[in-house]
Formats: sequence, C-alpha cells, structure tokens
Amino acid sequence: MSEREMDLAAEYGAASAVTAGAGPPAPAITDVSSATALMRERGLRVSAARRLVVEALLAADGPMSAEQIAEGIGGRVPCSDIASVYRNLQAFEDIGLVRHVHLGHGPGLHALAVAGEREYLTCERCADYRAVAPEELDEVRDLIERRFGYRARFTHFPIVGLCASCAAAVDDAFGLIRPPQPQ
Amino acid sequence: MSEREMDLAAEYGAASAVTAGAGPPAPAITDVSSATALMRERGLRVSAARRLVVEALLAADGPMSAEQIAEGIGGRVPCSDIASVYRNLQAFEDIGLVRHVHLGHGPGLHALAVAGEREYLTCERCADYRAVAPEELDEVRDLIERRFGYRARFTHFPIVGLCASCAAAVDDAFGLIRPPQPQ
DNA sequence: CTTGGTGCAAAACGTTTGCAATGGG
DNA sequence: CCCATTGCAAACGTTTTGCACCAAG
Repeated sequence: MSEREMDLAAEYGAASAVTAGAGPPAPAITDVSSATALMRERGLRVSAARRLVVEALLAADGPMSAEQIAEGIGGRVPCSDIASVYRNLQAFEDIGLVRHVHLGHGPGLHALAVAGEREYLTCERCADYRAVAPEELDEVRDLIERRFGYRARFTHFPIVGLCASCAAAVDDAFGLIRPPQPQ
Repeated sequence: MSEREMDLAAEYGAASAVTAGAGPPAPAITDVSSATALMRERGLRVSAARRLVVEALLAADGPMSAEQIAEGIGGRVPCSDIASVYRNLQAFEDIGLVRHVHLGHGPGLHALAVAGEREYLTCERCADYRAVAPEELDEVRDLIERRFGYRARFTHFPIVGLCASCAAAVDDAFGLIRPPQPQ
C-alpha cells in the first residue's frame, strides 16, 4: 500500500502538473538524448538496454507491449531481456518518462509520455482503440464527478465499450433479426 | 474471434433485453433452487460443485474471485477444484446467471446476475468500488457516444479514478505540499 | 571502485486445457 | 447407460524476483 500510494502520488502529481500546465516533469521527450537527460537528472544510469527501450518506444506509432519492446525494432529474437524491459519500464514510469494502459485482456501497453497525458477509449468487439487528449474528456469527467463523486481517469484503464461501427453491427444483429424477444 | 464474437453477441443480447425490460432471461436468482432451475432449463446438469459456486455467490456481499469461491464458504482449504470453478463460472455466464468485472489488476470478480446489470466505478487509490444500475450511467454514456461515437459499458471494465475522499486527499497533498518533486 | 543495472533462471499469478474417472439425468 | 462434469496435473501468458556478473558514474 505504501509503495502503491507513492506510485499514485507520483502519477497524480505528474497528471496535475500536466493538467495545470505547470512544472518541468514533461520536457517533451522526442528523441533518445532528451530521454537520457531526464534519466540522469532523476538519478538513473543510462545503459544500452535502457536506450533500446526508448528507441523502440520512439519508433512505435502506438503503445507497445513489453515483449514487443524486448524483441527490438527489427523484430528479431530478444534483443534485450524481458525482465530488464519490465524493470526499466517501471523505472521510467517512476520518473514520468513512460505510461502504460490496459486495453482489454492482453499485456499492458507502454508509451512515452511525450506530449502530456493520453486517455483511451477501446472497443471490446474489434479491439480497436482511440487515444484522446485529457481535455476532450473533461466534460465526461465533470459529469461523473457531479453524479458520483468519482474523479475518473482513463489513462491507465480506458473507457470500454463498442466503437461506432461495432455498435451499429450489434444494433443490426439484434434490431433486425430479433426485434421483439420471440420466446 | 468467432467464439469471442458469440460471447459478445450473447452479452449484448442479454444486456439489451435487460435495458429494454423485456423477456424472461433474468428470473431474479435469490436462492439455490431458482439457480438450479435456470441451469436445468438451459441444459446444464446440477452437480455438487455447481451448487457450491452458487451458494458461495449467494452468501457473498459483493463480487468474488474464483479462488474465494473455490475455498468455499467456511474459508478452509479448497472445497471445490479451482479449474471446475472457472469452468462453471464460464458456463454460468453463458446462461446469464453470473457476470464478472475486472476491478483493477487482481483476479476477475464474479457475482450473480441477481437483479439485472450492474455497472462499476472503482478507486485506484483505496481500491474501493461502487456498483450502480445502468440507468444511472445513461447520461454519461450518451455524452460519450455523442462526443466519440463509442457506446460505453462499465459492466466488465469499470470507470476507474479516485473516489471523493481520495480525490480530496490527493488535492490536499499537491495543493499544499506539491512544489518539490519528492524524487 | 562502488553501486546500480544486466542476463538468466525460476517462481508467482490468474487462467485454461488434456485426460481418465465419476456421477447426473 | 451415456455423456457432461469432475479432479488432478500440466501448460498457459504476463509479470516479478533472486542471484551472480558487469559496466556506468
């Protein structure tokens, strides 16, 4: 609980800093050297394995699993040990370099905390997802807080449901083929 | 995918039946015999292991993990095999007797589908949760659908965030003590 | 030179599956 | 009597941990 609470404190601290637009915690990581600078600044050593994680995340166009990162950019056999990848992703989360999200049942997916936070919506039918800026969800968040007193965040666990086309598909299936419940 | 889609079709079919308030699919399971009646009606045999699962879920005041169910009501060593518990929970979901939700990182939590659907909000700081009737979230759902085209459901994956008191605690911590990042 | 990070192996965790034995309908 | 269901064991995918070695600072 103590560790967990520290994690959350760090997470929410970073989040509020971003939301409020204050503080240096997110100095726009867009290349390896700004990432290594952050690491050193926060007391982390810069190793080959760590550079590799950053490179993989920079090269990716979306959040990656630890296994994908371990396989390296070329996609061949493990380039870095998966245990180290996990340890490094954890270390990077601690300093606000990386965030991870759980989209569905599979492995957690990690991304650089490039330009502030991202929040996610995902479709449980087609498994596709959408990343949006936190502001886009502020109205939803406000409504939830007024109704339930909860301050929702969809950064770590997304909004789950049906995307527009899957919703339409389900409507069709149940709207046309079995309108009034037969028996 | 095929299996997954059938699951979802069944799930959404059941959901729409509940939402529309039509059909017999949820005959208010409040005791073992109504549960066994449903099982037989849907072609499932009634075994000791299955009765045990139902009894555990009836005795519980909230959703339970498979392990808790396997331990039986007295809480002693495994009373029923955990593999059978998983198989039975799956079978029960298929006939609409049980639903499960993923609150945070731990094991899935299972509950009888007593009186229609439940949707969840959970706090990632204190791990507490709140179950609400789907109607209470319709306004939120509508807003999300208008903004993003996603039809959200918080039955299987909840709304995650901070409950009122944890939100207040975090506000205090960062409103007052915030300035120096505590490495 | 010292401490933190690495690779490897093994374990932990929640969940699923294969199989022979059994008990429900 | 038959076949669905069981218990056991083993495998699964993801993540964590213990430990001896190595390399960043």
